[in-house]
Amino acid sequence: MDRRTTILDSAERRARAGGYYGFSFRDIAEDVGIKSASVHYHFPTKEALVEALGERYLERAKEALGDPLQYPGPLGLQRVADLFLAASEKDDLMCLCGVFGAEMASLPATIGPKIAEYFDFLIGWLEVALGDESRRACTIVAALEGGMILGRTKRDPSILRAVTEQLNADLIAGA
Amino acid sequence: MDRRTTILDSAERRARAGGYYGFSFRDIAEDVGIKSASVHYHFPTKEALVEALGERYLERAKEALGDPLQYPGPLGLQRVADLFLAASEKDDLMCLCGVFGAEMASLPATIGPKIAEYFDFLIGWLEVALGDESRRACTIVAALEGGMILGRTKRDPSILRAVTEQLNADLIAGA
DNA sequence: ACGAATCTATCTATAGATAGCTAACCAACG
DNA sequence: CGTTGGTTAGCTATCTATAGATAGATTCGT
Repeated sequence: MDRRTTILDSAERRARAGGYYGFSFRDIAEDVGIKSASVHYHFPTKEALVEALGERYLERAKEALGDPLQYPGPLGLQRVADLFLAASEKDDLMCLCGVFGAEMASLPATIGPKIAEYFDFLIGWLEVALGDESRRACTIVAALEGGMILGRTKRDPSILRAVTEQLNADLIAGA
Repeated sequence: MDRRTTILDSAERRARAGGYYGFSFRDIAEDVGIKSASVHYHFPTKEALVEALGERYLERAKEALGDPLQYPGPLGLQRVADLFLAASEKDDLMCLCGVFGAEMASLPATIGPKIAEYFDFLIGWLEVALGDESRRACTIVAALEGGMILGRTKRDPSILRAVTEQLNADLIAGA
């Protein structure tokens, strides 16, 4: 695996665990096994690094989700939820954009739009999968983001799954 | 108003806007009109300051919400939602515990339990108000936390209100 | 005079960032 | 073939800014 990717992997893991200030170039350098100056070679600034992080994050979500029309109704919800469940249950990681969204006021200004883009995509995807007739998509994404926060705070990874089931029962099946 | 309170006010505002690393002792000192060393006089460490922040935050929530038995069903939801709506719509602030929950891995270890305590209270309160029969309380709190993130990210304060209405329609009325 | 609150001045640690050198590789050229 | 030169990737060393924190002097109300 090439360096750039390894660096992004380390940064993503640390950012999703502890936020923008939860990692430093030196942390990443240590993870990767190089010096912090070499991280700057690949990403001149932290802002640039985090932008790349956001872009890759969105790209991967697009690839993972595929065509929303192929996953109507509950299948669509499950597919989005799975995106969150794996990271949350396995490594207790937040959604990258969830963390950054929470910290937004202290982040470089260029990050905000990248996060918004991610949420726009996610909500848009869900709206198509659910048939587009209401604001349910927004509520679902919100509940999943919040569910991750609750899960890690209460140290109970099952919360996110319970929330997903609740959404499925009352927002999808019940409507 | 006494200094201690003024300091906590400044810290709370900044923390809810930008997270734990989104403010410094010097920032607070500037807000309050004293020197950073004087902030240390009132709160020896940042950890102590943030702990006090969390305790006050929980205390205020308890006072604001009152007795859950007096606000059954939709009234209970509305009451909790109002707790979030004001700050979100007026100043684009996150829930204190939401931000800290997202950043948890990079925070002093003593903060985690304080946040958990807040969520436990909030969810417990809602369970009583809603009649306790299901996991809806957890989903509601999650959706509200996530709704705040979405609102600030997409720069649309109306999102949180829309999410609340959705919850009311599909989780309270529809059940 | 005493203590609470604030100050000045400063410390140490760490952050992000930069300059400039080096080693490895590969292609082109004489 | 061997040399030259560009590119890539990393290094050492260091800078500047800022963080949290502390010591000790000062101010001021009672």
